[in-house]
Amino acid sequence: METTESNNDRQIPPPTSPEPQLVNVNSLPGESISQNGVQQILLNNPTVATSQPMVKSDVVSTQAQHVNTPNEQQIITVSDNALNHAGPVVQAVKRPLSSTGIQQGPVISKVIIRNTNSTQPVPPGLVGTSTATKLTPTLVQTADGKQFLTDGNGRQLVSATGSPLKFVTVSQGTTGQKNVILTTAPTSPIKPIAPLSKVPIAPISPDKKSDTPAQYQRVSNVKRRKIAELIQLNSGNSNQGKIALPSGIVKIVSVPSSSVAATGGGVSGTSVSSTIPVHVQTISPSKQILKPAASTTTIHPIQLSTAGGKMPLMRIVSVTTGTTTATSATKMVTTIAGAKPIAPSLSTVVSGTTAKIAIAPSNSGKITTQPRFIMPANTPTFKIINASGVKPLAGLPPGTTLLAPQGSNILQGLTVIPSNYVTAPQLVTTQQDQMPQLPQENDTNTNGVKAPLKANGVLPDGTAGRPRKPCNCTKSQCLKLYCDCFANGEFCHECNCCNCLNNQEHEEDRKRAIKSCLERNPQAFHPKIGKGAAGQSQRRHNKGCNCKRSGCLKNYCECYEAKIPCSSICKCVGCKNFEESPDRKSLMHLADAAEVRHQQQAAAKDKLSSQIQEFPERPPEFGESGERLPFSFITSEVAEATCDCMMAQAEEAVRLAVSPSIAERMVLEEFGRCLKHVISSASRSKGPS
DNA sequence: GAGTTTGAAACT
DNA sequence: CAGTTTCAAACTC
Repeated sequence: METTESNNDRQIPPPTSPEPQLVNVNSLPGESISQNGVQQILLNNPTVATSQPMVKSDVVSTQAQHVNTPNEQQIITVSDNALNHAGPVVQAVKRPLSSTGIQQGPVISKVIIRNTNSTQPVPPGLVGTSTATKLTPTLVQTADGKQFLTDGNGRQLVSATGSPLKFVTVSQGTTGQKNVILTTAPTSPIKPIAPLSKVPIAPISPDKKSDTPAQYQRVSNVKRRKIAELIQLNSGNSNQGKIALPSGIVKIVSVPSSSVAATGGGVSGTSVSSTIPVHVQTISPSKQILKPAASTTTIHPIQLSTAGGKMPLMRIVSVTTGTTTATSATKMVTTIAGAKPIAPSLSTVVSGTTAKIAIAPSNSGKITTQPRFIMPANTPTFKIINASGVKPLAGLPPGTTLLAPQGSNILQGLTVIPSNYVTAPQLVTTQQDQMPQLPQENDTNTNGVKAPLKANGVLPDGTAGRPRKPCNCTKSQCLKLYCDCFANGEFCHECNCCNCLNNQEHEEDRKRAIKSCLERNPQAFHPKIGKGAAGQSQRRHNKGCNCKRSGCLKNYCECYEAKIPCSSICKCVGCKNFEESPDRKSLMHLADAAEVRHQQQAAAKDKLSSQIQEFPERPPEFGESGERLPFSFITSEVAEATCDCMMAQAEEAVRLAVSPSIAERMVLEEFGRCLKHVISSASRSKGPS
């Protein structure tokens, strides 16, 4: 998309002061994992005084992720600014992997940073508990200043190789305030369980259940043993290989002064002074758009198209910018009517000076990647604007993390991603960002310049309507009435046009073009189809057509296209588009039939897609009481071992030259035995750890 | 998908 | 206002 590219190309000037540059959230959905295997989450809280107990924003609970590829390490890096400003930093929990790819050593499922210098207790509810929690690594500082990581019970943690966990220092800000970076291991793509092919099994009569000779059954005993070993290895008993589900993260970001940290590409930050309270909430794909009951808040759903397609969806809620005080922002976060309640431990974050950003997991059992603060890079239909709506903060490059100037109330901690990661429904701008209303039938607006209200296909309420056909303009720059988008008072949006200027980035050109059109024809932007003369209920083309060759029975004719008969205003030649015309009747009949067909197909498609959405992506691996369900033991390794057993039986059948039906039975019975093995081994492994 | 036809819009 | 050119959509192959 042209406009996106131009946004992405735009460079942000370097910062004017040596403000602390923060590590940014640099991973795009579905990309970071494959690129560097590390997902980073920014946690910056330099404003907390040393002696103060930590507030919620100082604490991040995270969960180690299952790492299932060889050579991949899990690294948890915590820079604990709040411990003291000297900044002890705990780094690295490196856990080598076994040859099976299953983790050895403890599963770090929670990290708690505590201010051990403080005499005040850590406020309750700082860290959300998780059923997957097996260990609570805690940074402990002794009286002589040494720090080490404990398991929460006073025992020092060491790496799997026995070496103590290392401490590293972290860069410090210029004002004695420090950035805190929390880096968690990626949410590794969970290997899907290899689906077991459905094997049609012929019914076996009770008396013939096991007519395969016993010696055949023992053929694969050795191989089957491997299944049990795999299940034991992968069971909850050893706590290894457990896939920790990510939880929501709550944070407040504040920095001493305005700065924007950008991701790679050498793009530097710039000063940002803006006021945009934003509520970010993860939603599940099939959820309806939430509408606040009595609020001017606009809620915009965003769908992130990712490689894996499993990224939790984020909803960004922007608020009418006229009420962007800290108080209203707080209210905004807490009063979204109908929004899913946020878990208590992850509830609204309040910090004296910053915007309120809350994030809640849509369904902790289903999220497979870490919730992120994400918003699209500027698009023609969505911009980051300041409170007055006057100065758009355009051109933030993808990967930019927005940070707040101290004392301001600002959108922050959101990562800008390329708009091509955001699929329909698109976002719309807030009210101040929208252009004036198009002239209506009796519009007496005299400012002379009318402009579009919305983007092509986006309804005024921000929801996505049926999009207009994308235009294909090549020479008009979409600033002439040839362009349907422009003629209808819309911005081009996902069109195929070249050199398009019909967007917010070319406001001036657009205004000039609109003015020029209105000079030629003051009615230029009035609807072409209006009501008929008094007493007539039918619609009518306001200008009439001028068709010469089409008989007004093709879509070249504007009257016919609008499904209305030509009128006395028309200057057409050889018109057949009148009420009684048999040609028109037959064509309209065909058109109606086609329309019905189209609607039926669309309805069927909608139904199918909604059914697909309702289908669970992946059943939960754990039961309600936290026990591991049997099927979760069927890992790819187990499936492979099962196949080995079946193959061995097949080979044995060939060696013995049995009939095909016996051979088939031998293999299928082997499968049954393997399955029993899985179930029994799993049940033995499900005991408390 | 390329080429043609068509009529509205833009221009002279 | 009429004639011509430009343009993008509709249409055909």
